Amino acid sequence: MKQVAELAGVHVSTVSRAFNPETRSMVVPESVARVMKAAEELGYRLDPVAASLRTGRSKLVGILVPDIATNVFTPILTGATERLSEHGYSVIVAYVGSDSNKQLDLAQGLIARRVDGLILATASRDDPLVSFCIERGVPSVLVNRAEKDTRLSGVVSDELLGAQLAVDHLVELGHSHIAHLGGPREHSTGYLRHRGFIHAISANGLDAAAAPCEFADTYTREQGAAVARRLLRARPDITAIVAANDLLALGAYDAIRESGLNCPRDISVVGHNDMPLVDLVEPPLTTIRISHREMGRQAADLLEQAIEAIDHPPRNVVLPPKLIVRGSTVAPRKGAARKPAKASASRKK
Amino acid sequence: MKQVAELAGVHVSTVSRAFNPETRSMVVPESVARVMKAAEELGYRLDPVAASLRTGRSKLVGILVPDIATNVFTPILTGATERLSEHGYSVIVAYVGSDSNKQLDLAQGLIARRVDGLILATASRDDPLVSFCIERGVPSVLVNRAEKDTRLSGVVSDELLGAQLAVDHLVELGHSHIAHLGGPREHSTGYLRHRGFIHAISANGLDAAAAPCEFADTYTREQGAAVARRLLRARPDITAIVAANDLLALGAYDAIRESGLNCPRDISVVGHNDMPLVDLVEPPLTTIRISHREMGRQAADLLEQAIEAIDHPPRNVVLPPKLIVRGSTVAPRKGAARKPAKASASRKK
DNA sequence: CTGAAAGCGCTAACAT
DNA sequence: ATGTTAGCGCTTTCAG
Repeated sequence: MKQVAELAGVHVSTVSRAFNPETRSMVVPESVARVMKAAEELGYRLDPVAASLRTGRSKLVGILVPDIATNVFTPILTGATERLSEHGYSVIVAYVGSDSNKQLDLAQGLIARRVDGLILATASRDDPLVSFCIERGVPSVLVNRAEKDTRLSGVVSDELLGAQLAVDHLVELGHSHIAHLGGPREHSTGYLRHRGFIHAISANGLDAAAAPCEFADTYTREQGAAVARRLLRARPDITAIVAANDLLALGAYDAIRESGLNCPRDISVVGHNDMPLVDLVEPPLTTIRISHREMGRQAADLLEQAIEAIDHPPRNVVLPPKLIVRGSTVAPRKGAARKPAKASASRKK
Repeated sequence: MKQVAELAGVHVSTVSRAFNPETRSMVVPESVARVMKAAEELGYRLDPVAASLRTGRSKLVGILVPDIATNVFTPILTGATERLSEHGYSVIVAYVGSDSNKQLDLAQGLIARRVDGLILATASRDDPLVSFCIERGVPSVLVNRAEKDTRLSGVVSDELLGAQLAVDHLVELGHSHIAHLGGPREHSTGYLRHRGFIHAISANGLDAAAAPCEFADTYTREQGAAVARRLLRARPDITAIVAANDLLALGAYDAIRESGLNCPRDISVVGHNDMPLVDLVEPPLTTIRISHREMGRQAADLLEQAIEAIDHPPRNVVLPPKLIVRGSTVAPRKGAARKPAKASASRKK
């Protein structure tokens, strides 16, 4: 920088001002031009580390992503990175487990690196890391999962609507014995999709209390299969399953096949997320599409707002999901239930 | 740090030495303990930015990943990040397009951030970015794709072997009219899988010159379908397709279905990568499994070596792929070819 | 083994 | 509109 100043015949501070868009106006255009030319000749670039040390800012954003279930988080990451890098930010990704202490540690590490903000894709419905970020005053936003209370801005899908779309579709096809293969309820996705399911069942005049619901601890195909097995065994009357997630739905496929049944003939299945390739599985999965990439982009926008304007009230962006009908859902077979059940989710009189 | 020094009753430089594992031995253990205790009390952590400014090192690694949302880069990223973070490195991910100038820019940005090294998942067979990294002396390694010449260390799959596994499997099933649905040849993956295909065809006593090969410009399902369509139309005699990639193979599924044919009955298909869910498509895809996660891990190891020991000669780690047989490959129908062809890849006399 | 001092490259008062 | 100056928080010679 000193060299540039010399070559341009100005003082270093002028160079600094010329380089910073915010302060460039203080310098007469002609000097700016000379500085730029000198910099060009010397192949000079601003040193972000030194600048960061001085200013406390860094043009760096940290993203905390759960180290599992990559299918959903990749497009979120891509979307966020894409948008952020348009505005000169670089992204540090930290894959974290569910250990809360480790999460805090990682976050502290990022903060020590002077990140300008944090995007959390890891939030549980009441998350200590969120408390931490708020205490420390680090601009942060949530993505994909929200807390119970809106303490930070975030962008999520309308989970209630998503679940409702699924149930409505099934009811329209003629199903009345619908089960829910739920996700982990400590995350808003699992929690709300379940609530949406229950609500939609009632709204359709079915008996919500009798609608079978079982929950997986993690969004994996294996868990999906295990839970679906339980569901199928306990309730031979069901003709359709609303899964909280595509991977769970695919697990249900496994369980259905094992029991010698056929999807969709005996059991219809609806997933959630529309992750890549579920249109190619057999049968192609009917599911709820969420635009995760868009989610990432909007989270990036929200974060930039949070960085620029401290003390904006937290804002929750809710993206509308979309039902994608494919081959895994059809009308129930004549005679409706596979077998009568003692306690079936039958239509209220 | 000054505060810690004061509390511990020592000089700041002693604190610095106590905190750095490399220099800790210069300090008498008792002092170290006092420093640590003081730091603990004050909740002090080393400031990586300031340290970085001083030392030029950063415990930061940059990874350049193609911005295409292919499933192979995610596990590479996860594997690399996992290993790197075990050793105290953080990872900056940059998603880059194929524009070479933009890549250079991004790399320069990372270097300006004082990254200790770079992992490139973007390399073409003769890559200007590699030249750049070498010139600048930035420790760098390649992953997934290699250059024509080994200028940098890297880890890749044994592509020749992978292709051979695919062809051998098909030949064993009785196929003799096998086509190659190739990938972009500017990348080692596309280039070598094609070479491996040709070589394996010959090795099995078939006529390589007559084996139909068509190439996709990008690894997408759409390109796969388009190229497979050409292949099918031009060569009605083929009974099997070796695709350079799973996505291309899935595209071939589309093309086969369109032409009123059936996979595997009329045409067997082999993919490459074994990406998630290809076991669930219909028919389940026979493919070549590459452990991308392991690849990422090993690339991380290689990079750490490159960072520590300048001037180690470049080393190429080649991981063995594995054939995964599923439902997309069966013996050709009696009568072998669908139709006779003028120039078929028939068994040499 | 520890202290003193210089400075990494930049920015932001403050002064002109 | 530009120059002066004083650090940001650390590491690393150099002395002792």
